[in-house]
Amino acid sequence: MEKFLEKLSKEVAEAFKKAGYDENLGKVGISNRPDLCEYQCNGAMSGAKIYKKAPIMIANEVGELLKDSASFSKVEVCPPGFINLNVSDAFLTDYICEVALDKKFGVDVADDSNKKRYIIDYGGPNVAKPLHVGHLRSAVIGESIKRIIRYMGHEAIGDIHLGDWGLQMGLVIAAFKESHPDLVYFDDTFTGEYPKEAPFTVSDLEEIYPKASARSKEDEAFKDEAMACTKKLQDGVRGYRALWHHIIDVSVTDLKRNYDNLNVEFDLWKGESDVHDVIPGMVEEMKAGGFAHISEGALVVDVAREDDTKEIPPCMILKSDGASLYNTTDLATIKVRVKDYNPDAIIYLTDKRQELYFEQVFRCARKTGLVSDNVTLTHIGFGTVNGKDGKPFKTRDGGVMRLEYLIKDINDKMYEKILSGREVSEEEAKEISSTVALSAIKYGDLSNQAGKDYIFDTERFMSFEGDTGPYLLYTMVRIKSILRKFAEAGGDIDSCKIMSTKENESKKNLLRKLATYNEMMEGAFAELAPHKICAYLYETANLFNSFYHETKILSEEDEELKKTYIAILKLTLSICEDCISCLGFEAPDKM
RNA sequence: GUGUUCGUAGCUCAGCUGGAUAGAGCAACGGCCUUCUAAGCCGUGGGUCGGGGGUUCGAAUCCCUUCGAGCACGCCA
Repeated sequence: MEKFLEKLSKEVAEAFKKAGYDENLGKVGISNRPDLCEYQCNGAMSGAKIYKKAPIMIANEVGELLKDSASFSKVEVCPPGFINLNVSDAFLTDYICEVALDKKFGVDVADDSNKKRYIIDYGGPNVAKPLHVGHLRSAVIGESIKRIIRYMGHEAIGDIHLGDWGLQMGLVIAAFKESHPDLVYFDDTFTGEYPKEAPFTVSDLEEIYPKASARSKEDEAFKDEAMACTKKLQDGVRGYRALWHHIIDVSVTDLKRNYDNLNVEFDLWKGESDVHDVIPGMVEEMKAGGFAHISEGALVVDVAREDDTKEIPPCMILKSDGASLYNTTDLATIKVRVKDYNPDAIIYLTDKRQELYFEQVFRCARKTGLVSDNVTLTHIGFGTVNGKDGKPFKTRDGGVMRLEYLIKDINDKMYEKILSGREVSEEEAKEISSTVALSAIKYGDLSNQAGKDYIFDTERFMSFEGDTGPYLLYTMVRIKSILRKFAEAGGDIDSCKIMSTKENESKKNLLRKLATYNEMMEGAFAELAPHKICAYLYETANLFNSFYHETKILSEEDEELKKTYIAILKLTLSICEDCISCLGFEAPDKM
């Protein structure tokens, strides 16, 4: 659907053309002086140079041609050459009606001819390690981007990309072997079936790993043992594999529970281990293709280019001891993904500190032919979650904040708040608070630009005032409440249509905002920027609340006008619902 | 050292493909509930957009320089 601003621009461009000027000067934007006008065109000023003419004269000529247009209710020329415009209510209403009838409110979605397949690599937890705040951003932003892509009609495959291989596994196994040396898993002569039940719980694992990790840094013998265990695991020794499967199972069950709580869902639960068998062949190909060579003992692929402004170190494929590393699994994963899914794009969500790393990997993948140039590789690096002191988020005693505890804490506080603020049953309060708490967490994260660090301020995020998730939900709940009452009184919401009415400033401002939904959403998709949706939602909620306070809706006596209001409410709510759905949370029916 | 990101109100942040008086929220203060959820709305105060220079009719936005902070720079992930 043609965008609202495009429609306006088209008319103004026509006028520029008629007056003998370049039509490209007719670009209309939203006014930055809302006290003067709704929209503005600055083309006359840029045109002044080209045509060596005073901008005010050009503006006047164009303005004169626009005066009779039915689209504008006001055309004003201001020195030095601004063309200030207000749209007519009829024009706006026409557009909004079209938007309201459209399934996605004017957003152009992909169809079979231009549909693309995206793989989104996010989450990235390690098994045997609890999730912490650092995992929050990858999950929340990745989930949102996946949903935005789907909303736009494309296919999106979310892959969690587990860290389930390598030394971290060896550490857990070694530690477990030491405390339980008699278990069958460590008996090389055992040939029977291993128990189905894991010999440990998640809590055990969560305790074992950090201890083992810390110990390996001081205890050489233990580290050697861990490396030996890693090797045995990778070589496929039965008992070690069986134990490893237990670790995965127990961890994945726990991870699923945690991600469920965040409303985050993965299509694929692949991990580093899944590409283990692909690595040798891939390395051979890289050697045979003449891409990989030995440098300082390690196998590397040069990825520097002549036009680089900075030095790009080569991409390492194998360490000097011949072992694979992070790069190797990521490259092999690309190879497998291309083969299995033939994606048009792969998007990675990780900490922004890995920017250079991904630049190397992407270049290497292209150079060695793992992906064709048709496949887009994107890395979205996000900033750090900081505490109120501006330093990385920690618990009070300086430890890593577990995600689970953080969420529980916010849930509990929200529960208290809901229970004390409204008359609800404990049961209801529980359900509402978890919905609202999730909006607080996700909106708090997503409303910041992904690439920037942000301060995780629980109090602020949970507040019902200001630019927060709860405020948005509250606004939506108000709308739902009115619509419910209208329906209960026998009104038919779906038959209500938006009609042109007498001037109503707050109504018009709201409609003008709704008219730009499609443009905003397409922009958020193009830039993979959920924070744009957040900003839009907040502005829309503000405009709605202003409208709400000025306008009696249910008690409106003019039936036609009332129906128009109801239709506006419905459209506002629907658009907000699509927005928060793309962000990854929902609104309750009451709160 | 090289590269990179950033520096906007007391605090948290928008704005950055150049446009008119730099915007929100929080905090502070003052109004608005016999009427659809006041968890709301309306209003007031608060700024040399880190400093300096340049390009331009016009710069928070582009360029240069300087100060300050974060991050990354081959055998971790």
